[in-house]
Amino acid sequence: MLTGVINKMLTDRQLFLLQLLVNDYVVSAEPVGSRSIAKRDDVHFSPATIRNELADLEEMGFLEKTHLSSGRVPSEKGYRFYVDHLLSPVLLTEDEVGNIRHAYRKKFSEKEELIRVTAQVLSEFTNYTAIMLGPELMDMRLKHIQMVKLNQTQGVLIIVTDTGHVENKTVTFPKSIRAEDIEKIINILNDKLENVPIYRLQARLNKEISNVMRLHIRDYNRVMNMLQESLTMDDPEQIFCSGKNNILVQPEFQDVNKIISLLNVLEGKEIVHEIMSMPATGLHIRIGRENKLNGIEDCSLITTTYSMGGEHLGTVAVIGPKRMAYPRVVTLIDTVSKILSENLTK
Amino acid sequence: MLTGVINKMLTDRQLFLLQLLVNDYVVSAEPVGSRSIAKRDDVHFSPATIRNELADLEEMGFLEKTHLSSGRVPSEKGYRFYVDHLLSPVLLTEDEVGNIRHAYRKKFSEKEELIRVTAQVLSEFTNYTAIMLGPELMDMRLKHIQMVKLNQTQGVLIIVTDTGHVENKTVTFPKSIRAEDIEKIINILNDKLENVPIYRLQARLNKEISNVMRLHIRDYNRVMNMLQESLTMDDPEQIFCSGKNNILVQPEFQDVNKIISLLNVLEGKEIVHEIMSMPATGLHIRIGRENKLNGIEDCSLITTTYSMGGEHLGTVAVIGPKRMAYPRVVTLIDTVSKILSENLTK
DNA sequence: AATTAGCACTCGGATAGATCGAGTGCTAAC
DNA sequence: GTTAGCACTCGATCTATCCGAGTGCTAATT
Repeated sequence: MLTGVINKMLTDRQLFLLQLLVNDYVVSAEPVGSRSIAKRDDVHFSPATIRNELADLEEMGFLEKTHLSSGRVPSEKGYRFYVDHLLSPVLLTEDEVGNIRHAYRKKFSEKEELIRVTAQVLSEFTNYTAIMLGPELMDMRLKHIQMVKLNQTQGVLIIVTDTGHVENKTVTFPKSIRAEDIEKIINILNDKLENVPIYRLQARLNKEISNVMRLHIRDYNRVMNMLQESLTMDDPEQIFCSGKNNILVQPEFQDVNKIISLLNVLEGKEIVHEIMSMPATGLHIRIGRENKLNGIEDCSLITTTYSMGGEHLGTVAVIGPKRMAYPRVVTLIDTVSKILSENLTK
Repeated sequence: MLTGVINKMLTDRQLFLLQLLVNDYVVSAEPVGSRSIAKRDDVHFSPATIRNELADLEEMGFLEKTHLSSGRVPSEKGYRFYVDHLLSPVLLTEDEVGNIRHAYRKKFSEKEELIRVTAQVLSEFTNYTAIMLGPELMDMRLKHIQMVKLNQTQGVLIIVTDTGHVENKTVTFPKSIRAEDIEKIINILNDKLENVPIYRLQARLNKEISNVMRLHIRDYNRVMNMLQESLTMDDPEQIFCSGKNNILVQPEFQDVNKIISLLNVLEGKEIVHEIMSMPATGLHIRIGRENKLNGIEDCSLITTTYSMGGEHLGTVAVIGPKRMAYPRVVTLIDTVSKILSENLTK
C-alpha cells in the first residue's frame, strides 16, 4: 500500500479513493458517485465521508464534475498524479502472452513487415491506435547503391542503407549514355559514398564526386542532374499505423465531427512530429492538453522506443482516450517493444 | 433532348422528371417533392401532374418513398437507369483542369509516388474515396535480382520486376556460406530466372535451379531453404487509398456504427477483391447492392484502368455514396486515369 | 383526355412539460 | 471524525402537441 509521504497534501485515504475513482472511471466512462464507491467491499466508510473527501480532492484540482450535481471525473492533473504515483503495473495473463508470442511465430523476411505486425498486435491488444515510427533517414548511412536497367531509357536506382532499408527511384537517363557508363557511375557512387549519411548524399555528390565524374563520364551535366534528383529523400521516415478505428468505439467519440477531426489528425504528419517530440528514451505519457498538437486534447499518448542490436531504431506509440487503461497499456507497450527489439536483433 | 425510344415504358416527360429528380437529390440529399420540382423555371406543369408522373415512376420501380407521405428518392433501379441513359457528361472548368495538371507538376522519381498522388487528386476533386490498385504481381516478370550484404549473417535480397516494381527481403544466411558463394548464387538466379513470372519463381527454383545449385554451392540445403522463403510473395498488389474520411461527411453516414463498419470495409482486403471483380476494361459503375461486398450496400463504386505504354497496369476506383455526383465523378476518373497513363508512359 | 385545384390524410421533427433518478452539499446527530 | 437525513440540482427520458412538407384522390377545368 502506498503511504502518504508521496505528497504531503494527500492522506492515504485520499490516495486510495483517487485510485479507485480513476480505475472505475476508466472502465465505466461515467462520472463516479460516492455511493457506487461506498458499495465496494474494500471500502469501509459511508457515502457522506466519501463525498467530503472527493470534495477536497476536487478543491485540490484532481477531480472535476461535469455538472453541479454529477459524480466526479478525474481532471488532467488527476490523471497525471495517477500515472506518476498510483500506477500499479498489471500482469498479462499467460494466455495473452501466448497470443502475443503467437503473432510473431512466422518468419519475417522484411523488417517492415515485422514492424507492421507489431503495430497490429499493439492496437489489437490495447484496443487503441498504435503508431510505429521507423528509423529516421537522418540516422541511416548508405550501404550500397545499384542500378537495374528496365529498358533503353529507364532504370530503377536502388539504395540500401546500413539498417537494411531499401529505397528505390525510377530514373530516366539521357539517351546518349552507354551501358558501360552506367556501370561506371554506379561504381563511383559505391566507392565514394559508402557509409555516408543519407541526408548528406546530395552534398557529397556535388562536392567530391563531381570531379571524378567529369573525368570519366560523357554528358556529365545531364547525369549529374539525374543523380541529383534521385538522391533527394523526401519521406522523413516510415510510419505504420494500426487500429485507427479502435478509438472510435470509445464513448467520448460518439460525435461525428470529433471522429472526422481525430481521423484527420491521425492521418496527418503532425502526429509524427508530436511523437518525435517525446523524450527519446524510456516510456513516456502525455495526457490530454499536455500534447501540443491540436485535435488530440482528449487523448493520451504513450511512447517508448525499440532498437536493433542495442542501437536505437524507432518509436512505438499508442494513442487512446485520456480515459485510458494506463496500467494495461504501459505493460503492453513495454512488452511488445521488447519483443520487437529482440526480433530485430536476432 | 432525349427521345422516348430509349425505353418504351417511359415518356419523354418521365425521363425528364427522373433526371431532374436524381440531379436534385444528389445535391440536396433530401427526398424530392412535387412542389419543389414544379418551382423550377424549366418545368411547366403543376405539382399535381408531377405527382401523377412520379407515382407512375414509383410503380415502375425507379423511385421510392422513405415513408408514406414523403418526397421521392431514386431507387437502385432508378440510379441504374440514370447512369445508363440519362448521364450527361460534365465538363470540368478550366480552373479545375489547371489545378489537376498542377498536382502533377513535379517530377516523380518513384512510380509509387505518381500513383499515390493520383489517388490524392481523385479523392480531393471528387470529395469521395479513391483507391488505386497497382499492377498485380501475377502479371510481373523478374527483371533482376540482387543481394546486398549488411553484415556477416544478414543481407537484403532485392527483386526488381519488369514494371520497375521493387521488392526487398531481409535474409539471414547460413554462417558457413562464403562471399563468393553468394555472388555465385545471385548469378545463377539472374541467369536462370530472368523474365520468369513472379508467381512462378518458387516453382522454377525447385525444378531447374536446384540441380545447378547442388553442383556449385556448398551447404546446398540451407541455401535453398533461405531462397525458398525469400521468394514467397504475399502481397498480391500495392494499394493506395486516399480520402477515406471524405465519405464520412456525407449525410447518409451520420451514424457512428455505419462509419466504423464502412471504415473497416475500406481498410480490409475484401474491397480489393470487389474492385478486381470489375470488368478489366473501360469505365464501370456498380450501384449499391450491385456490389457483392457486404458493408458497401449504400455506396457506389466507379472503376476504370490505367496503363503504361499501352500495357494494362492497374485499376482506379472511386467509392462514394449511392447518391453520388455521377457525371462529375465519371469525368474526373476518366481524366485522371488518362493523365496517369500518360505520365507513366513517358 | 390531359391537367390542375382542392382537400383530407400521413408522418417525421421540433418544442415544451412532467417525471425520475443519481448525484451533490450541508447540517445536525452520533 | 463519521454518518444519517434532507433539500436541491440537473441530465435523461418520456409524453403530448403542433407544424409543415409531402402524398393520393376526386372533381372541376381546359
